[in-house]
Amino acid sequence: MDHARVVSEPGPAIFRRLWGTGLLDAGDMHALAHLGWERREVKARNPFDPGENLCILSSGFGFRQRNTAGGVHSFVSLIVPGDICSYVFVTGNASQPVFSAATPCMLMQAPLQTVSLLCEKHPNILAAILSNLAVDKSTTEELVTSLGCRTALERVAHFLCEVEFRLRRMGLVDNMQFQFQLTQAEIGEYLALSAVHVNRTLQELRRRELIRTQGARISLLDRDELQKLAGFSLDYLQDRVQHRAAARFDA
Amino acid sequence: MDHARVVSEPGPAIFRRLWGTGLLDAGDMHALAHLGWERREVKARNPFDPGENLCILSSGFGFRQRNTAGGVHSFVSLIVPGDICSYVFVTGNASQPVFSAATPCMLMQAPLQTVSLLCEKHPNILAAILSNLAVDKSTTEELVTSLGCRTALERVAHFLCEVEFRLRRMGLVDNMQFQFQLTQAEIGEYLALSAVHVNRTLQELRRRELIRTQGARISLLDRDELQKLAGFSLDYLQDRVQHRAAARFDA
DNA sequence: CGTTAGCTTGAAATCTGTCAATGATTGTGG
DNA sequence: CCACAATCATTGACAGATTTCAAGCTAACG
Repeated sequence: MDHARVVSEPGPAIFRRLWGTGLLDAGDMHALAHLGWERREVKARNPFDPGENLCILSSGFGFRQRNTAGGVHSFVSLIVPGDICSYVFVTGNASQPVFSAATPCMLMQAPLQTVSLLCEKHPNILAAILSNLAVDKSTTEELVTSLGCRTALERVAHFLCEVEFRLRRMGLVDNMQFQFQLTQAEIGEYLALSAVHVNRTLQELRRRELIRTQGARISLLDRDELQKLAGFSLDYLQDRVQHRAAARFDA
Repeated sequence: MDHARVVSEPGPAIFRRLWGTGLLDAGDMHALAHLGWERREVKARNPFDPGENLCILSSGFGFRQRNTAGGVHSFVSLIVPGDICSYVFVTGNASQPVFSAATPCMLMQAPLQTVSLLCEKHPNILAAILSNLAVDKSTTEELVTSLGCRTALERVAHFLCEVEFRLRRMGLVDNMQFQFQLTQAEIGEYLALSAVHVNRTLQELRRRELIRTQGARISLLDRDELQKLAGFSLDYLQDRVQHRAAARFDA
Protein backbone atom coordinates (compact mmCIF):
# COMPACT_ATOMS: atom_id res chain seq x y z
CA MET A 1 0.00 0.00 0.00
CA ASP A 2 1.36 3.33 -1.05
CA HIS A 3 0.59 6.02 1.50
CA ALA A 4 1.75 8.75 -0.81
CA ARG A 5 -0.29 7.70 -3.80
CA VAL A 6 -1.93 10.45 -5.76
CA VAL A 7 -5.59 10.55 -4.87
CA SER A 8 -7.90 11.83 -7.57
CA GLU A 9 -9.00 15.20 -6.33
CA PRO A 10 -11.48 17.82 -7.55
CA GLY A 11 -9.14 20.71 -8.24
CA PRO A 12 -5.92 22.00 -9.75
CA ALA A 13 -2.74 20.12 -8.92
CA ILE A 14 -1.38 23.04 -6.94
CA PHE A 15 -3.96 22.35 -4.19
CA ARG A 16 -3.01 18.71 -3.96
CA ARG A 17 -0.99 19.37 -0.84
CA LEU A 18 -3.96 20.92 0.95
CA TRP A 19 -6.29 18.24 -0.40
CA GLY A 20 -3.88 15.64 0.91
CA THR A 21 -4.72 16.61 4.49
CA GLY A 22 -7.98 14.72 4.05
CA LEU A 23 -9.80 17.60 5.66
CA LEU A 24 -11.38 19.15 2.57
CA ASP A 25 -14.43 18.31 0.51
CA ALA A 26 -15.32 19.16 -3.08
CA GLY A 27 -16.97 22.40 -2.00
CA ASP A 28 -13.85 23.56 -0.24
CA MET A 29 -11.78 22.76 -3.30
CA HIS A 30 -14.12 24.66 -5.55
CA ALA A 31 -13.92 27.69 -3.28
CA LEU A 32 -10.12 27.46 -3.25
CA ALA A 33 -9.92 27.24 -7.02
CA HIS A 34 -12.02 30.37 -7.52
CA LEU A 35 -10.32 32.64 -5.04
CA GLY A 36 -8.89 35.00 -7.63
CA TRP A 37 -5.25 34.00 -7.39
CA GLU A 38 -2.56 36.19 -8.76
CA ARG A 39 0.29 34.48 -10.59
CA ARG A 40 3.77 35.63 -9.81
CA GLU A 41 7.09 34.65 -11.28
CA VAL A 42 10.34 34.69 -9.32
CA LYS A 43 13.69 34.33 -11.06
CA ALA A 44 16.23 31.82 -9.83
CA ARG A 45 18.38 33.09 -6.94
CA ASN A 46 15.95 35.88 -6.20
CA PRO A 47 14.24 36.48 -2.88
CA PHE A 48 10.54 37.13 -2.53
CA ASP A 49 8.57 38.30 0.47
CA PRO A 50 4.93 37.16 0.38
CA GLY A 51 4.08 39.61 3.16
CA GLU A 52 0.64 38.79 4.52
CA ASN A 53 -0.55 37.05 1.38
CA LEU A 54 -1.30 33.38 1.22
CA CYS A 55 1.31 32.24 -1.25
CA ILE A 56 1.64 28.74 -2.69
CA LEU A 57 4.54 27.53 -4.78
CA SER A 58 3.29 26.24 -8.11
CA SER A 59 6.51 25.10 -9.74
CA GLY A 60 10.21 25.16 -9.00
CA PHE A 61 12.17 24.82 -5.77
CA GLY A 62 12.89 27.34 -3.09
CA PHE A 63 14.03 27.72 0.48
CA ARG A 64 13.00 29.76 3.44
CA GLN A 65 16.09 31.72 4.26
CA ARG A 66 16.86 33.17 7.65
CA ASN A 67 19.12 36.20 7.80
CA THR A 68 20.56 37.18 11.12
CA ALA A 69 22.36 40.25 12.31
CA GLY A 70 25.90 38.93 12.02
CA GLY A 71 25.62 38.26 8.29
CA VAL A 72 24.89 34.67 9.15
CA HIS A 73 22.24 33.16 6.94
CA SER A 74 20.92 29.69 6.46
CA PHE A 75 18.13 27.81 4.80
CA VAL A 76 15.61 26.58 7.33
CA SER A 77 13.15 24.81 5.08
CA LEU A 78 12.80 23.54 1.59
CA ILE A 79 9.73 24.61 -0.37
CA VAL A 80 8.46 22.35 -3.15
CA PRO A 81 5.40 22.74 -5.37
CA GLY A 82 2.16 22.73 -3.39
CA ASP A 83 3.81 24.14 -0.28
CA ILE A 84 2.76 27.35 1.40
CA CYS A 85 5.68 29.78 1.20
CA SER A 86 5.03 31.70 4.40
CA TYR A 87 2.67 31.44 7.33
CA VAL A 88 2.78 35.08 8.30
CA PHE A 89 -0.81 35.44 7.12
CA VAL A 90 -1.80 32.96 9.85
CA THR A 91 0.48 33.85 12.69
CA GLY A 92 0.76 37.58 12.14
CA ASN A 93 4.41 37.39 13.06
CA ALA A 94 6.57 39.29 10.61
CA SER A 95 10.05 38.42 11.83
CA GLN A 96 10.17 35.35 9.68
CA PRO A 97 12.53 33.98 7.09
CA VAL A 98 11.98 35.06 3.53
CA PHE A 99 11.35 32.89 0.50
CA SER A 100 14.34 32.46 -1.75
CA ALA A 101 14.00 30.83 -5.16
CA ALA A 102 16.59 28.19 -5.97
CA THR A 103 15.25 27.56 -9.47
CA PRO A 104 12.86 29.71 -11.52
CA CYS A 105 9.60 29.63 -9.57
CA MET A 106 5.94 30.21 -10.23
CA LEU A 107 3.84 31.27 -7.26
CA MET A 108 0.13 31.82 -6.70
CA GLN A 109 -0.97 34.35 -4.16
CA ALA A 110 -4.12 35.72 -2.59
CA PRO A 111 -4.42 38.60 -0.13
CA LEU A 112 -5.00 38.05 3.58
CA GLN A 113 -8.44 39.63 3.57
CA THR A 114 -9.73 37.34 0.85
CA VAL A 115 -8.28 34.33 2.63
CA SER A 116 -9.86 35.37 5.93
CA LEU A 117 -13.30 35.49 4.36
CA LEU A 118 -12.66 32.15 2.69
CA CYS A 119 -11.72 30.54 5.99
CA GLU A 120 -14.78 31.93 7.71
CA LYS A 121 -16.99 30.28 5.14
CA HIS A 122 -14.89 27.14 4.92
CA PRO A 123 -13.38 26.36 8.31
CA ASN A 124 -11.94 23.14 6.95
CA ILE A 125 -9.62 25.17 4.79
CA LEU A 126 -8.21 26.85 7.87
CA ALA A 127 -7.78 23.44 9.46
CA ALA A 128 -5.92 22.21 6.38
CA ILE A 129 -3.66 25.25 6.42
CA LEU A 130 -2.89 24.71 10.11
CA SER A 131 -2.14 21.09 9.41
CA ASN A 132 0.30 22.13 6.71
CA LEU A 133 1.84 24.54 9.18
CA ALA A 134 2.30 21.73 11.66
CA VAL A 135 4.00 19.56 9.06
CA ASP A 136 6.22 22.45 8.10
CA LYS A 137 7.22 22.91 11.73
CA SER A 138 7.75 19.22 12.10
CA THR A 139 9.99 19.16 9.05
CA THR A 140 12.23 21.86 10.47
CA GLU A 141 12.40 19.88 13.70
CA GLU A 142 13.47 16.83 11.74
CA LEU A 143 16.18 18.97 10.20
CA VAL A 144 17.38 19.76 13.71
CA THR A 145 17.56 16.03 14.34
CA SER A 146 19.51 15.58 11.12
CA LEU A 147 22.01 18.28 11.97
CA GLY A 148 22.33 17.05 15.52
CA CYS A 149 22.43 13.30 15.17
CA ARG A 150 23.19 12.23 11.64
CA THR A 151 26.47 11.98 9.73
CA ALA A 152 26.87 13.67 6.37
CA LEU A 153 26.00 10.45 4.57
CA GLU A 154 22.86 9.87 6.61
CA ARG A 155 21.90 13.50 6.30
CA VAL A 156 22.07 13.56 2.52
CA ALA A 157 20.31 10.20 2.29
CA HIS A 158 17.59 11.45 4.59
CA PHE A 159 17.19 14.59 2.56
CA LEU A 160 16.76 12.61 -0.64
CA CYS A 161 14.15 10.36 0.99
CA GLU A 162 12.22 13.38 2.19
CA VAL A 163 12.29 15.13 -1.16
CA GLU A 164 11.22 11.97 -2.95
CA PHE A 165 8.24 11.58 -0.64
CA ARG A 166 7.17 15.21 -0.88
CA LEU A 167 7.44 15.27 -4.65
CA ARG A 168 5.70 11.92 -5.01
CA ARG A 169 2.83 13.27 -2.94
CA MET A 170 2.51 15.99 -5.57
CA GLY A 171 2.71 13.53 -8.45
CA LEU A 172 6.17 14.71 -9.47
CA VAL A 173 8.01 11.43 -9.16
CA ASP A 174 8.11 8.95 -11.99
CA ASN A 175 9.38 5.52 -11.12
CA MET A 176 11.69 6.72 -8.34
CA GLN A 177 13.02 9.46 -10.60
CA PHE A 178 12.56 13.17 -10.24
CA GLN A 179 13.87 16.49 -11.42
CA PHE A 180 16.21 17.90 -8.81
CA GLN A 181 17.64 21.21 -9.88
CA LEU A 182 19.53 22.14 -6.71
CA THR A 183 23.26 22.79 -6.72
CA GLN A 184 25.45 20.90 -4.30
CA ALA A 185 26.21 24.21 -2.62
CA GLU A 186 22.50 24.73 -1.94
CA ILE A 187 22.08 21.23 -0.57
CA GLY A 188 25.06 21.94 1.63
CA GLU A 189 23.67 25.20 2.87
CA TYR A 190 20.49 23.42 3.90
CA LEU A 191 22.19 20.42 5.50
CA ALA A 192 25.06 22.39 7.05
CA LEU A 193 27.72 20.75 4.91
CA SER A 194 30.32 22.26 2.61
CA ALA A 195 29.69 21.88 -1.11
CA VAL A 196 32.81 19.76 -1.35
CA HIS A 197 31.57 17.35 1.24
CA VAL A 198 28.13 17.12 -0.35
CA ASN A 199 29.92 16.15 -3.52
CA ARG A 200 31.90 13.38 -1.80
CA THR A 201 28.81 12.17 -0.02
CA LEU A 202 26.81 11.92 -3.23
CA GLN A 203 29.68 9.99 -4.75
CA GLU A 204 29.59 7.56 -1.88
CA LEU A 205 25.84 7.06 -2.38
CA ARG A 206 26.46 6.44 -6.06
CA ARG A 207 29.26 4.04 -5.26
CA ARG A 208 26.91 2.09 -3.01
CA GLU A 209 24.43 2.03 -5.90
CA LEU A 210 21.73 3.73 -3.88
CA ILE A 211 21.23 6.63 -6.27
CA ARG A 212 21.99 7.56 -9.87
CA THR A 213 22.18 11.04 -11.35
CA GLN A 214 21.81 12.15 -14.95
CA GLY A 215 22.11 15.90 -15.14
CA ALA A 216 19.42 17.41 -12.95
CA ARG A 217 17.55 14.12 -12.82
CA ILE A 218 18.04 11.79 -9.89
CA SER A 219 16.77 8.29 -9.30
CA LEU A 220 16.69 6.37 -6.08
CA LEU A 221 17.90 2.90 -7.03
CA ASP A 222 17.12 1.32 -3.68
CA ARG A 223 14.75 3.48 -1.71
CA ASP A 224 14.32 0.98 1.11
CA GLU A 225 18.04 0.73 1.66
CA LEU A 226 18.38 4.49 1.45
CA GLN A 227 15.64 4.99 4.04
CA LYS A 228 17.26 2.43 6.28
CA LEU A 229 20.63 4.14 5.99
CA ALA A 230 19.04 7.51 6.72
CA GLY A 231 16.84 6.38 9.57
CA PHE A 232 13.97 7.87 7.62
CA SER A 233 10.39 7.52 8.75
CA LEU A 234 7.64 9.49 7.07
CA ASP A 235 5.71 10.14 10.27
CA TYR A 236 6.80 13.71 10.48
CA LEU A 237 5.71 14.54 6.95
CA GLN A 238 2.12 13.44 7.24
CA ASP A 239 -0.90 15.51 8.09
CA ARG A 240 -3.20 14.41 10.87
CA VAL A 241 -1.88 11.00 11.68
CA GLN A 242 -4.99 9.40 13.11
CA HIS A 243 -3.71 5.93 13.78
CA ARG A 244 -0.16 6.25 14.89
CA ALA A 245 0.29 2.53 15.31
CA ALA A 246 -0.33 1.92 11.61
CA ALA A 247 2.41 0.78 9.28
CA ARG A 248 5.10 3.39 8.90
CA PHE A 249 6.59 2.66 5.56
CA ASP A 250 5.30 2.29 2.06
CA ALA A 251 5.06 -1.14 0.61
CA MET B 1 15.04 50.88 26.91
CA ASP B 2 14.38 47.35 27.96
CA HIS B 3 12.25 45.50 25.42
CA ALA B 4 11.79 42.58 27.72
CA ARG B 5 10.69 44.53 30.74
CA VAL B 6 7.89 43.04 32.78
CA VAL B 7 4.70 44.87 32.01
CA SER B 8 2.15 45.01 34.78
CA GLU B 9 -0.63 42.75 33.63
CA PRO B 10 -4.06 41.79 34.91
CA GLY B 11 -3.59 38.10 35.59
CA PRO B 12 -1.46 35.32 37.01
CA ALA B 13 2.20 35.26 36.08
CA ILE B 14 1.80 32.10 34.08
CA PHE B 15 -0.11 34.06 31.40
CA ARG B 16 2.60 36.67 31.14
CA ARG B 17 3.87 35.08 27.95
CA LEU B 18 0.47 35.33 26.24
CA TRP B 19 -0.06 38.80 27.64
CA GLY B 20 3.29 39.78 26.24
CA THR B 21 1.98 39.42 22.71
CA GLY B 22 0.18 42.72 23.23
CA LEU B 23 -2.92 41.22 21.69
CA LEU B 24 -4.98 40.70 24.83
CA ASP B 25 -7.08 43.00 26.99
CA ALA B 26 -8.18 42.70 30.61
CA GLY B 27 -11.32 40.81 29.59
CA ASP B 28 -9.29 38.21 27.74
CA MET B 29 -7.02 37.78 30.74
CA HIS B 30 -9.96 37.36 33.06
CA ALA B 31 -11.43 34.68 30.81
CA LEU B 32 -8.06 32.90 30.68
CA ALA B 33 -7.67 32.96 34.43
CA HIS B 34 -11.07 31.38 35.01
CA LEU B 35 -10.88 28.59 32.51
CA GLY B 36 -10.81 25.77 35.04
CA TRP B 37 -7.20 24.74 34.68
CA GLU B 38 -5.98 21.46 36.00
CA ARG B 39 -2.61 21.41 37.73
CA ARG B 40 -0.28 18.63 36.85
CA GLU B 41 3.11 17.70 38.21
CA VAL B 42 5.79 15.99 36.15
CA LYS B 43 8.88 14.54 37.76
CA ALA B 44 12.34 15.35 36.46
CA ARG B 45 13.42 13.18 33.52
CA ASN B 46 9.86 12.08 32.87
CA PRO B 47 8.01 12.50 29.60
CA PHE B 48 4.50 13.86 29.38
CA ASP B 49 2.12 13.94 26.46
CA PRO B 50 -0.38 16.81 26.64
CA GLY B 51 -2.47 15.22 23.91
CA GLU B 52 -5.01 17.71 22.63
CA ASN B 53 -5.02 19.78 25.79
CA LEU B 54 -3.75 23.30 25.95
CA CYS B 55 -0.88 22.90 28.35
CA ILE B 56 1.28 25.68 29.75
CA LEU B 57 4.44 25.20 31.76
CA SER B 58 4.15 26.90 35.11
CA SER B 59 7.54 26.17 36.64
CA GLY B 60 10.63 24.18 35.78
CA PHE B 61 12.41 23.49 32.50
CA GLY B 62 11.64 20.99 29.80
CA PHE B 63 12.31 20.12 26.19
CA ARG B 64 10.28 18.95 23.28
CA GLN B 65 11.86 15.67 22.40
CA ARG B 66 11.67 14.06 19.00
CA ASN B 67 12.02 10.30 18.82
CA THR B 68 12.63 8.76 15.46
CA ALA B 69 12.55 5.23 14.19
CA GLY B 70 16.26 4.49 14.36
CA GLY B 71 16.48 5.15 18.09
CA VAL B 72 17.72 8.61 17.22
CA HIS B 73 16.31 11.24 19.53
CA SER B 74 16.99 14.89 20.04
CA PHE B 75 15.64 17.94 21.77
CA VAL B 76 14.06 20.34 19.31
CA SER B 77 12.95 23.11 21.61
CA LEU B 78 13.41 24.34 25.12
CA ILE B 79 10.28 25.02 27.17
CA VAL B 80 10.46 27.57 29.97
CA PRO B 81 7.70 28.82 32.29
CA GLY B 82 4.90 30.53 30.39
CA ASP B 83 5.47 28.51 27.24
CA ILE B 84 2.86 26.33 25.62
CA CYS B 85 4.08 22.74 25.75
CA SER B 86 2.45 21.45 22.59
CA TYR B 87 0.48 22.94 19.73
CA VAL B 88 -1.37 19.78 18.79
CA PHE B 89 -4.59 21.34 20.08
CA VAL B 90 -4.22 24.01 17.36
CA THR B 91 -2.83 22.06 14.45
CA GLY B 92 -4.51 18.73 15.03
CA ASN B 93 -1.33 17.00 14.01
CA ALA B 94 -0.40 14.25 16.41
CA SER B 95 2.97 13.15 15.08
CA GLN B 96 4.78 15.69 17.17
CA PRO B 97 7.57 15.61 19.68
CA VAL B 98 6.63 14.95 23.27
CA PHE B 99 7.32 17.11 26.29
CA SER B 100 10.15 15.89 28.45
CA ALA B 101 10.81 17.41 31.86
CA ALA B 102 14.43 18.31 32.58
CA THR B 103 13.70 19.50 36.12
CA PRO B 104 10.60 18.91 38.24
CA CYS B 105 7.81 20.68 36.39
CA MET B 106 4.40 22.10 37.17
CA LEU B 107 1.96 22.33 34.28
CA MET B 108 -1.49 23.81 33.83
CA GLN B 109 -3.82 22.27 31.33
CA ALA B 110 -7.26 22.75 29.86
CA PRO B 111 -9.09 20.46 27.44
CA LEU B 112 -9.41 21.27 23.74
CA GLN B 113 -13.18 21.72 23.86
CA THR B 114 -13.00 24.33 26.61
CA VAL B 115 -10.25 26.15 24.76
CA SER B 116 -12.23 26.12 21.52
CA LEU B 117 -15.18 27.78 23.20
CA LEU B 118 -12.87 30.30 24.82
CA CYS B 119 -11.31 31.20 21.48
CA GLU B 120 -14.69 31.65 19.86
CA LYS B 121 -15.63 34.19 22.49
CA HIS B 122 -12.18 35.75 22.65
CA PRO B 123 -10.60 35.66 19.19
CA ASN B 124 -7.65 37.65 20.48
CA ILE B 125 -6.65 34.69 22.58
CA LEU B 126 -6.43 32.55 19.48
CA ALA B 127 -4.32 35.25 17.85
CA ALA B 128 -2.02 35.31 20.88
CA ILE B 129 -1.66 31.53 20.78
CA LEU B 130 -0.84 31.63 17.07
CA SER B 131 1.71 34.32 17.73
CA ASN B 132 3.33 32.13 20.37
CA LEU B 133 3.31 29.30 17.87
CA ALA B 134 5.10 31.48 15.36
CA VAL B 135 7.77 32.41 17.89
CA ASP B 136 8.18 28.77 18.80
CA LYS B 137 8.69 27.91 15.14
CA SER B 138 11.05 30.79 14.75
CA THR B 139 13.08 29.63 17.71
CA THR B 140 13.55 26.18 16.24
CA GLU B 141 14.63 27.84 13.00
CA GLU B 142 17.19 29.84 14.91
CA LEU B 143 18.42 26.58 16.38
CA VAL B 144 18.94 25.33 12.83
CA THR B 145 21.03 28.42 12.19
CA SER B 146 23.02 27.77 15.34
CA LEU B 147 23.71 24.16 14.44
CA GLY B 148 24.56 25.07 10.88
CA CYS B 149 26.59 28.22 11.19
CA ARG B 150 27.90 28.70 14.70
CA THR B 151 30.87 27.22 16.51
CA ALA B 152 30.43 25.52 19.87
CA LEU B 153 31.41 28.70 21.70
CA GLU B 154 28.98 30.85 19.74
CA ARG B 155 26.26 28.25 20.10
CA VAL B 156 26.48 28.06 23.87
CA ALA B 157 26.73 31.83 24.15
CA HIS B 158 23.69 32.21 21.91
CA PHE B 159 21.77 29.70 23.97
CA LEU B 160 22.51 31.59 27.17
CA CYS B 161 21.43 34.88 25.61
CA GLU B 162 18.18 33.33 24.48
CA VAL B 163 17.41 31.77 27.83
CA GLU B 164 18.20 34.98 29.64
CA PHE B 165 15.79 36.89 27.42
CA ARG B 166 13.00 34.36 27.69
CA LEU B 167 13.29 34.14 31.47
CA ARG B 168 13.58 37.89 31.86
CA ARG B 169 10.38 38.25 29.89
CA MET B 170 8.75 36.09 32.55
CA GLY B 171 10.29 38.04 35.41
CA LEU B 172 12.64 35.22 36.33
CA VAL B 173 15.93 37.07 35.94
CA ASP B 174 17.36 39.08 38.76
CA ASN B 175 20.23 41.36 37.87
CA MET B 176 21.51 39.18 35.01
CA GLN B 177 21.27 36.12 37.22
CA PHE B 178 18.92 33.19 36.90
CA GLN B 179 18.33 29.65 38.05
CA PHE B 180 19.51 27.27 35.37
CA GLN B 181 19.06 23.69 36.41
CA LEU B 182 20.11 21.93 33.19
CA THR B 183 22.95 19.44 33.09
CA GLN B 184 25.74 19.94 30.60
CA ALA B 185 24.61 16.74 28.92
CA GLU B 186 21.15 18.23 28.34
CA ILE B 187 22.57 21.45 26.97
CA GLY B 188 24.69 19.31 24.69
CA GLU B 189 21.76 17.27 23.50
CA TYR B 190 19.96 20.46 22.56
CA LEU B 191 22.93 22.16 20.91
CA ALA B 192 24.31 19.02 19.27
CA LEU B 193 27.49 19.01 21.31
CA SER B 194 29.00 16.35 23.51
CA ALA B 195 28.76 16.92 27.24
CA VAL B 196 32.53 17.09 27.37
CA HIS B 197 32.65 19.86 24.84
CA VAL B 198 29.90 21.83 26.55
CA ASN B 199 32.02 21.67 29.64
CA ARG B 200 35.10 23.00 27.90
CA THR B 201 33.05 25.69 26.21
CA LEU B 202 31.56 26.90 29.47
CA GLN B 203 35.05 27.02 30.90
CA GLU B 204 36.14 29.21 28.03
CA LEU B 205 33.21 31.57 28.65
CA ARG B 206 34.16 31.73 32.32
CA ARG B 207 37.77 32.31 31.41
CA ARG B 208 36.73 35.24 29.25
CA GLU B 209 34.71 36.56 32.20
CA LEU B 210 31.46 36.54 30.26
CA ILE B 211 29.61 34.29 32.67
CA ARG B 212 29.87 33.04 36.23
CA THR B 213 28.24 29.96 37.73
CA GLN B 214 27.46 29.16 41.33
CA GLY B 215 25.78 25.82 41.51
CA ALA B 216 22.64 25.96 39.42
CA ARG B 217 22.74 29.72 39.33
CA ILE B 218 24.29 31.49 36.38
CA SER B 219 25.03 35.14 35.82
CA LEU B 220 25.87 36.89 32.60
CA LEU B 221 28.72 39.19 33.51
CA ASP B 222 28.79 40.98 30.18
CA ARG B 223 25.59 40.42 28.29
CA ASP B 224 26.44 42.80 25.47
CA GLU B 225 29.73 41.10 24.81
CA LEU B 226 28.06 37.69 25.02
CA GLN B 227 25.40 38.73 22.51
CA LYS B 228 28.05 40.11 20.23
CA LEU B 229 30.05 36.91 20.40
CA ALA B 230 26.93 34.84 19.74
CA GLY B 231 25.54 36.97 16.93
CA PHE B 232 22.38 37.18 18.98
CA SER B 233 19.48 39.33 17.95
CA LEU B 234 16.15 39.06 19.70
CA ASP B 235 14.07 39.56 16.57
CA TYR B 236 13.16 35.93 16.34
CA LEU B 237 11.89 35.76 19.91
CA GLN B 238 9.41 38.57 19.70
CA ASP B 239 5.71 38.41 18.95
CA ARG B 240 4.31 40.61 16.21
CA VAL B 241 7.25 42.75 15.28
CA GLN B 242 5.48 45.74 13.84
CA HIS B 243 8.39 47.95 13.01
CA ARG B 244 11.13 45.74 11.71
CA ALA B 245 13.52 48.61 11.21
CA ALA B 246 13.48 49.51 14.90
CA ALA B 247 16.48 49.06 17.15
CA ARG B 248 17.36 45.42 17.57
CA PHE B 249 19.11 45.28 20.86
CA ASP B 250 18.31 46.25 24.39
CA ALA B 251 19.99 49.27 25.82
C1' DC C 1 29.44 7.65 54.99
C1' DG C 2 28.92 5.33 50.89
C1' DT C 3 26.75 5.81 46.39
C1' DT C 4 25.46 8.06 42.40
C1' DA C 5 25.12 11.58 39.12
C1' DG C 6 27.41 15.14 37.27
C1' DC C 7 31.66 17.75 36.38
C1' DT C 8 36.51 18.02 34.87
C1' DT C 9 40.78 16.69 32.43
C1' DG C 10 43.90 14.53 28.97
C1' DA C 11 45.10 12.09 24.78
C1' DA C 12 43.96 10.11 20.53
C1' DA C 13 40.88 9.47 16.62
C1' DT C 14 37.80 11.28 13.03
C1' DC C 15 34.83 13.72 10.55
C1' DT C 16 34.31 17.69 8.01
C1' DG C 17 36.03 22.23 6.39
C1' DT C 18 39.21 24.98 3.71
C1' DC C 19 42.16 25.90 -0.06
C1' DA C 20 43.41 25.45 -4.63
C1' DA C 21 43.40 23.58 -9.03
C1' DT C 22 41.21 21.09 -12.80
C1' DG C 23 37.18 19.30 -15.53
C1' DA C 24 32.50 19.41 -17.03
C1' DT C 25 28.27 21.63 -18.24
C1' DT C 26 25.28 25.14 -19.35
C1' DG C 27 23.83 29.29 -21.42
C1' DT C 28 24.60 33.15 -24.54
C1' DG C 29 25.88 36.18 -28.06
C1' DG C 30 28.10 36.66 -32.31
C1' DC D 1 26.23 26.63 -34.91
C1' DC D 2 30.29 27.68 -32.53
C1' DA D 3 33.16 30.01 -29.05
C1' DC D 4 33.35 32.02 -24.90
C1' DA D 5 32.11 32.88 -20.17
C1' DA D 6 30.30 31.55 -16.07
C1' DT D 7 28.71 28.40 -13.05
C1' DC D 8 29.00 23.97 -11.17
C1' DA D 9 31.22 19.42 -10.18
C1' DT D 10 35.30 17.00 -8.94
C1' DT D 11 39.86 15.90 -6.78
C1' DG D 12 43.77 16.03 -3.55
C1' DA D 13 46.25 17.64 0.42
C1' DC D 14 46.02 19.61 4.72
C1' DA D 15 44.17 21.75 8.96
C1' DG D 16 41.03 22.10 12.73
C1' DA D 17 37.08 21.56 15.52
C1' DT D 18 34.70 18.22 17.98
C1' DT D 19 33.99 13.40 19.49
C1' DT D 20 35.16 9.49 21.92
C1' DC D 21 37.32 7.00 25.51
C1' DA D 22 38.94 6.65 30.01
C1' DA D 23 39.94 8.17 34.33
C1' DG D 24 39.64 11.00 38.43
C1' DC D 25 37.13 14.41 41.00
C1' DT D 26 33.16 16.76 43.41
C1' DA D 27 28.96 17.27 45.55
C1' DA D 28 24.53 16.08 46.72
C1' DC D 29 21.68 12.82 49.05
C1' DG D 30 19.77 8.85 51.32
